[in-house]
Amino acid sequence: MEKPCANCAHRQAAEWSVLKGVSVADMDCARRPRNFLAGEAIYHEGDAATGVYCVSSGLIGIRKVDADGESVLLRLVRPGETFGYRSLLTGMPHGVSAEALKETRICFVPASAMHRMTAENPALVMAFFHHLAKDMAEAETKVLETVTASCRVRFLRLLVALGGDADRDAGCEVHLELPVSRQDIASLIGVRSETMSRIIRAIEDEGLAHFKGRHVDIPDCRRLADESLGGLAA
Amino acid sequence: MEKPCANCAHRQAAEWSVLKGVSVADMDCARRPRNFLAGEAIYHEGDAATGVYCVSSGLIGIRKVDADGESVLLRLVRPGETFGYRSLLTGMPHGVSAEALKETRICFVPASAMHRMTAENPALVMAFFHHLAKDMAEAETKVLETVTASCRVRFLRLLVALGGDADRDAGCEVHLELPVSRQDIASLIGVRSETMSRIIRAIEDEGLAHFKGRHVDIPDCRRLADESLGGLAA
DNA sequence: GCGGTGTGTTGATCCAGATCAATTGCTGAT
DNA sequence: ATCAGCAATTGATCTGGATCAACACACCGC
Repeated sequence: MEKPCANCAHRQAAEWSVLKGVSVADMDCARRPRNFLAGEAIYHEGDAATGVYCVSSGLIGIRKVDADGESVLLRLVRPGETFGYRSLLTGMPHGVSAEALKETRICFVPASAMHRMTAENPALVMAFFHHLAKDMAEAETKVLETVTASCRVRFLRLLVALGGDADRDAGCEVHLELPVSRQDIASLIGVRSETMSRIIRAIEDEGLAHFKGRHVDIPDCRRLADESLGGLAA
Repeated sequence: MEKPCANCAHRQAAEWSVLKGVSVADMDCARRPRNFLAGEAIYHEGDAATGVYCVSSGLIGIRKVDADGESVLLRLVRPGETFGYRSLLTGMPHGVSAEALKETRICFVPASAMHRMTAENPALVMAFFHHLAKDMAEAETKVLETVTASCRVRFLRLLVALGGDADRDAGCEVHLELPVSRQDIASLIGVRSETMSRIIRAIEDEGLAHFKGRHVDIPDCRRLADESLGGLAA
């Protein structure tokens, strides 16, 4: 038996928090839990949307492939976050593909339920607008960075982002796990995996961070944050 | 005296087409026409949103600047299109800046009117969602391209996009105007202006296109479209 | 044990595009 | 006409990352 939405750990996360009382129960009986193994595709670029997906646990990668087959990992979707809503609400085919990066549990909310809920609850559409606006802001930042910043700086910024919750002001020690393989990290910042290795080695040599497998030790997160600004002194 | 919205050449464009009858009249008296000279800023990154902007004539550039002052032109906004709605609807400060790239006439719709209209017309929010979804898809494509495609290919694709209305199937002759300076074109595809010059020269030498000032002659648009796919034969 | 297959590292080389530095227009003001 | 000031071109050089090619190190099934 599934835990009901009302008790979901992610109940208050982002868009679904606007649902009240009876709507929550509605969603509860509409949703379909699904499991995916690492590497399994949730949907592909070009597919029609059949519903939206809310991640319970695990990790999702959003990918896009080029005309010549080059694939890039655009962003990650973590537990509590919803994805696939864009194509569902616009009626357009998916412009990106979604894939489980590790064993993942997802609640699937079918199109019919989504349309019912958005029709009777305009705030839900606005909530998804907020989500999309945030993604768009990140995409714009990413375009800017890939054009202006070196891959070293892009990686350092990724590290800072991954260790986001830690207090960064103190010159403290931070400890984090890379969520995905080094190949995928490389794809995320738009470089080849060989280059990724070299960047990691360089950062290791500088003593900015220490890497063992997916484990990262940052002795002085303040110093790392400073370096991630791109080496402009001032 | 201003021509009323009902007679606006862009009346049916995108989001405003969902407004009916009295709402159109409402918008009509709320909106404030404004003129900007080439180079003038409409708003800056970090500013709070005070309304949305609908371009009547001219051209708007959306820019974002890096920590170290590097500025990139992210996209263009043409007559009939609306911009600035994202920050207004989310209540967040502008994440990008908007600037007139040539003499431009804009209808400004103040926040109060926007909030009134969106509150009584949920379809308007959905219309803006559609717009944002389209922008997001373009941003994703842009990230993918800047990572995978050469600057030559990116420029050719830009040319194809600019000559979008022309029928591309026939090996026909197409004729178009670059909407902005070469520096801005360079910024749009993420290269330095010197590189832009060299790309243009190379394309000229190959006979793919002929450039004079902002005027571009494309003798065989089919060939150009083929080349823009990135030199993969098959 | 032993040979897979996949993921990461390292080395050598190459090249697209940046950078630095002049030079050539072009436009607009005096 | 002359000059200032900006946009664009051109050349020479440098370099960050890609590319090509081995190789190390798992982890897994046999």
